[in-house]
Amino acid sequence: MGAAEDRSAADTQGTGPAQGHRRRRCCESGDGTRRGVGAGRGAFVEPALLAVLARSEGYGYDLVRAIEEATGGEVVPDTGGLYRLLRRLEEDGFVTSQWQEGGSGPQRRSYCITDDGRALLEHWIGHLEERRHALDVLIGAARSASQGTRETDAT
Amino acid sequence: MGAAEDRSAADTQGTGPAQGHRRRRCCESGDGTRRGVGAGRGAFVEPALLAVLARSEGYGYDLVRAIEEATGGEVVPDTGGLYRLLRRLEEDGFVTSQWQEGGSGPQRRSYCITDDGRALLEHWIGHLEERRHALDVLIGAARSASQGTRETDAT
DNA sequence: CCTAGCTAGATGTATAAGACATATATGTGA
DNA sequence: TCACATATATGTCTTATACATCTAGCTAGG
Repeated sequence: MGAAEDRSAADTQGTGPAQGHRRRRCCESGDGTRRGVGAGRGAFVEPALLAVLARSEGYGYDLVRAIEEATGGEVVPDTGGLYRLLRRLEEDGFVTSQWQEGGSGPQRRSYCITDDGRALLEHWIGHLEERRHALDVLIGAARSASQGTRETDAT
Repeated sequence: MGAAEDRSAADTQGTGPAQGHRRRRCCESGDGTRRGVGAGRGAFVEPALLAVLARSEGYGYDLVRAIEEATGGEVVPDTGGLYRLLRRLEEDGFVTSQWQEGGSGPQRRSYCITDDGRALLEHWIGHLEERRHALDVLIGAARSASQGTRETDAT
């Protein structure tokens, strides 16, 4: 079968939009919520977690609040994801953990960053700065394209 | 079974790292390549594509190069992903397309942004700016945590 | 003529981060 | 007893992207 030939819609003319089911678009998903990485928050939680742990040790449930606070509400990790992340970081030697002694209520597992973890945080900072640069460039390109000329210049 | 009780490693003491297979960490995957959204490039291609199309229409294979150029090499889309994205954008009415007339070589499908597409680009710009702000806050938190105090302040 | 290689479009599959739902256990207060 | 908050944990889905591969049209070399 012809490659580039079996498209049901859009044959040789512009197609009708054929809307209907509302797919994710930019920051919103079909129902208005922001899901997964679609909102562009990819790889935010790990550095935020390391940053918080670099200041003081803590246990999972509380780290969520600490991260939210430290980032001014910009990073609000999912609890489930945070526990999985902590496990992974521990398996790889970036944090250590132990059950907290005594205290009332459910047991708490307290996490503490290692030297490797601090090194990883430094690595993350450099990476995040690169990302910000890429974002700046992209925003600049998008803004100039949006405000600027249409169709091959026309000032 | 007890929740919080069946962890094979890390029982009441800090665990041994137990390295071995090298998992993705920060910007790198096990083999050093940058895969998926792990590198933090989530939702970069769609706005870049819209920005390029806002300047002039074009066909898929060439849009890859246009995007790379417009973003100073910061966004280099995967061709497969780009074609899928173009299809989705067309289905939702943000771009239209038609086969280019004549010319030698394989047929080209030329894409053109719609008014809805331009509106979406504006939406994207606002969103990217929010993301940059979040990134700034996160970098600030990470930097101060990395350089600053360990364990509950100690100036 | 046949093959290799480039352009162009398209699909298959894997990976990774995160969102949402839910399960389990412990403690407190009505 | 029941509802509720804390605390850890797992299941499953969505999404964006990366990498591999396929088909097809054309061109240049042998």
